[in-house]
Amino acid sequence: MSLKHAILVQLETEPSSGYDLLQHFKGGLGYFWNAKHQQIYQQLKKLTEQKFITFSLEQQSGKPDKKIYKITNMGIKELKRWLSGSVKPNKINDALLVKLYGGHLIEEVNVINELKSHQQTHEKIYHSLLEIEQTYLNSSLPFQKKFKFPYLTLRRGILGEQAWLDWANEALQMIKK
Amino acid sequence: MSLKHAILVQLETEPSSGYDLLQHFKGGLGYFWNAKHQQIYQQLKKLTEQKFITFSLEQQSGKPDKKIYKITNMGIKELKRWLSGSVKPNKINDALLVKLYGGHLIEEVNVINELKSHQQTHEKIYHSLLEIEQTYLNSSLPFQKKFKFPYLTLRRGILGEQAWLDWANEALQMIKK
DNA sequence: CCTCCCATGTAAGCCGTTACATGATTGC
DNA sequence: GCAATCATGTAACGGCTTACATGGGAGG
Repeated sequence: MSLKHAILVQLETEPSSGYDLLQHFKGGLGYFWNAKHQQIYQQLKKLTEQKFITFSLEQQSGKPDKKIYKITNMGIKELKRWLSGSVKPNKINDALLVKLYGGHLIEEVNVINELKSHQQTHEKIYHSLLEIEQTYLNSSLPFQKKFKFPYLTLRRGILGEQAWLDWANEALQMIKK
Repeated sequence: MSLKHAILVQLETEPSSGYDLLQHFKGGLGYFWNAKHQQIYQQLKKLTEQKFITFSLEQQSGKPDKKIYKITNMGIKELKRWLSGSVKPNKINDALLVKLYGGHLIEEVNVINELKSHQQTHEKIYHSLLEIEQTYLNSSLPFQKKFKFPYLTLRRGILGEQAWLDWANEALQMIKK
């Protein structure tokens, strides 16, 4: 599984709390890995037990304490080991397409509305990714070089969302006529 | 979850054995839902307990007996109920992108090879989807009308794979320079 | 007052993967 | 002989979701 390694990759970039990680998963990391807070905290616990990460407590005024996790040497070793292996191509399990596949069984309006609703979500994601890209493209060359690989994953997100939206338009037209 | 409903959708089209379903999941259904035989047989068991499907035994010479499952009225009712609801947008968990994100930690050749290996897989899928599309486009109009919705899911597969391949080319060029 | 944000966790249960198991036929 | 295809299943384990739980501060 890769949640472990997604966390390690992020902690290698910068030490973070569980909550910080959650924000990353909601934002930038989110277009290639998703996780809820319950799962993140559990994995942090396990990774700590395995000595791949350690944490220090940070007191805050008016807010709960934070556990700041950082990756250990063992963690970096484990991460590099995993990165050097190969992963299987992603499998797709898309409930919306299951629904579409059986679209003839329900009323067309129903299908169209569901498609449109998903379209809105994807459009929002698409635009937010484009914004992140703009920030990157306006940044200094050293910064761009440093975040070359994360940028590639951003591009994947952008091209993927673009394709989704193209498809949705095509699909809506085909259903209507 | 949707494996249940993916099975129901397929059984609504035609009665099938667990093995037949597995072939569908490896083929056409596979670009939007994946499942292994162990999971399929377990779900068939559960769906039978819930009376959404029933089966009859078919004896075969020289081969093990087949259980031919078909959907019940209750199953159709349940399927329609599910189809009429809404599903959440798909979450993406892509291990390859996690690896890319941490690409700076390992040797570039390593990353390039992994990308190229995935590229080959995606190219094969892409071409097989295009072939299926050709068969559809050469079929009779009544056939095309009947399988309008499955065709839309096929288009999703095609546009998705196209976008993946476009991205991979872009990524490989960017890494090399 | 109510909701959202910050910040962390436990527990139950389902979903999905990996491993184990059987057995005949077809093709190289 | 060996691998692949047909055909079905059980068991153990890990991943992920849903529900439950706490508690202060900020803003409308």
